[in-house]
Amino acid sequence: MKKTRVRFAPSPTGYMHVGNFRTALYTYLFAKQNKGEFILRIEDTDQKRYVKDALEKLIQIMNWAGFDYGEGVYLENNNIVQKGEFGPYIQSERLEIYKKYAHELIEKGHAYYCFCTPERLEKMRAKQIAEKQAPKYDQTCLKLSKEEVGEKLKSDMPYVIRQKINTEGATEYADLVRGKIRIENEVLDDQVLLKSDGYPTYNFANVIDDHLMEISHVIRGEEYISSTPKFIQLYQNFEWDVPVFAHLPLLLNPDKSKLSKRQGDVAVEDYIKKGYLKEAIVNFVALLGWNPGEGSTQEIFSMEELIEKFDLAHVHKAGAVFDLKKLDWINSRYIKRLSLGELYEKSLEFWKQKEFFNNASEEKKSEEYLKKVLTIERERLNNLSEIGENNQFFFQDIDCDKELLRWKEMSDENLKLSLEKSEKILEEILESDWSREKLEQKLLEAAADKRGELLWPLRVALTGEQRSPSPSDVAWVLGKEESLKRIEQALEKF
RNA sequence: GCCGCCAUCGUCUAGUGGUCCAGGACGUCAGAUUCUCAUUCUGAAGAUCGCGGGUUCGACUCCCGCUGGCGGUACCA
Repeated sequence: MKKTRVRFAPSPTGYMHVGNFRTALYTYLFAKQNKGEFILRIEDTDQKRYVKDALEKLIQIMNWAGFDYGEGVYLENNNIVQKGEFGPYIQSERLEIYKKYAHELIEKGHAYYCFCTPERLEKMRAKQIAEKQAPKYDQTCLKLSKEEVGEKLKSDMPYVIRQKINTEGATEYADLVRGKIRIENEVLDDQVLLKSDGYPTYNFANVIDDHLMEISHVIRGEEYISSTPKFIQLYQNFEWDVPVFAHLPLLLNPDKSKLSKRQGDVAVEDYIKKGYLKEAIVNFVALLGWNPGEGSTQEIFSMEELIEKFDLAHVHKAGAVFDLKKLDWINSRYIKRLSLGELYEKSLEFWKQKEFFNNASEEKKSEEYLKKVLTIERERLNNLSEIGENNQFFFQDIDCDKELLRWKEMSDENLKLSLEKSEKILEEILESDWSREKLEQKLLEAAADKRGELLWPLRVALTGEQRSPSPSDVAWVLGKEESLKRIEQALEKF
C-alpha cells in the first residue's frame, strides 16, 4: 500500500480565504488520521498576481492554526526556507521541470506549440459564442508542419504549449466525496500547459507536481471538478498513476452565492482580528460541510477529536452557508472554557485597541483589575473584540441619570434612603472581606424580599447603565473606595 | 449557449428502502431563575424531505425528467 501523501497548495494572494482554510483543515485531518505526510506547496505561477509578503502571511496562518506539515515551505527567523526531499515546493522555482515535461509531451504527440495571439483567440471565442458553439481552441497551430513550427521558433515568436486532448470516448473517475463523475472527452479543450512567459498553468503544474511529489490523494475545491478529466489525460499521457480525487464543496454567502468579500469577511485574519479563538474557528469551519454522522449530536470538537473522527465520506456534497451566529456561539463556548489567566493573556491586545481603556488610570489597566473585569464579563462575550464595550463604566467616571436610578414608582425620599442603606452595607464590609460572595450575601440579606428597591438604584449608581452585571459583581470589581464614591455622587442628586 | 456538480426546518446538518406524519445544533419565540443585561435550565414554533413521474407491498432514501442554485468553459488558480 502506498503511503498517504497529501498537500495543501494555495496560491499566495495576501490572505487566507476561509474556504481555503477549510480545505487546508480537511487535508490536514486526512493526513493525520492516515498517518500520512502533509505538505505545503506554493502555487505562484501567476506573475500578475504577485503580492508582497503573501507567502509569509500564509505560513503564519498555517502555524497559527496548528496545521503542522512535514514538507514544504516554512518561515524561519522571517526567512522563507524549504524542507523535504521533493522540492522545490514553490512552483516558480520549478520552471525547468515543467519545461522538460512539456517538451516530453510534445515528443509523445500529446502537446503542441501554439503561436496564436491573445487577440486572435479572443476573436475566435467571440465568434464561437455568437454562433452558439462552445468556446474551444480551434487547433489552428496543430495543423502547422514541423518546418513551420521550427521557423517560428527560430524567429523568437512568442508561443505557448497546448495539451492535445484525446476527444474520443469519455473520462470517468471516482471522487471520494461525490462518487462517480463522468465527462465526455469531446467537450474538453486543448488547454494551455505552458504560458508564453515560461510559467506553467495551474492545469499543468498541479499534475506534474502531484506526481513528482508522490501525492496519493488530491483534496481541493469543487471548482476543479470539470477540469479533472484533462488532468487525468495528462497522467495517462505520461503513463503515471492517477491519484485519488476528493472535491470539497464551496463555502457560501447567506444568499448562497460563492463566499465573497462583498458580503462580509472572508479572510481568516479578519476573524482573528475580531477575537475569534483558533479552536472555535477550526471547530466551526470543520462543521461546515462535515459531521461525524451516525446519529452523533456532538458540536464541540477538539483538533484531536477531529483527527480521530473526520471522514471524507461524510463530507456533505452541497455548499455550506457561513453562519456567523453559530460561530459566535461556538466561540463563546471556547471563551468560557479558558482559564482566567489564558483569557487575560488573549484579551490584552484587544483592550489596547479601546479608547476608554487607554484613557483609564494605571490601576485600572493592571492585571489584577482586568482579571476582575474579565471574571464578570466572560459569560457575556461572543468574541474578544467586544471586550469592555458594554462595561465601560469599569474604566471611566460615570454620571448617572437621576430618573434611571428610580426603581418603579419610588419616591425621591425612599430612593435616597435606599442608596444610603447600600452605602452603609458596603461600608461595613471590610476590605479583606470584599468578595463577590460576601457582597452578594450582605446585599441580598438586607434587601430581603424587596430586592428591586435596594439593588436597582445601587446598580445604576455604580454603572450609570440600564443594563449591566449585578451590583454586587460591579462593586467587587470597582473596589470599596470607588463604589462608595459612586454612591456618594448619586446621593448628591437628592 | 455547452459541460459538470448539487438540492432535508431561516442556517449547519442526521438520515444509505420500512424503526421518520423526519432527529440534533445555531438562531427565533415563550417560561423558570432574577434588580436589569448576560449566563444557565425547561419548553414551543419551524421541513407537505425543490417539483413531476416511475420502480417497489413500502421511498427523504433507487431510476428518469423538470426546475433552481452553484461551478467550469482564461497564456487565473
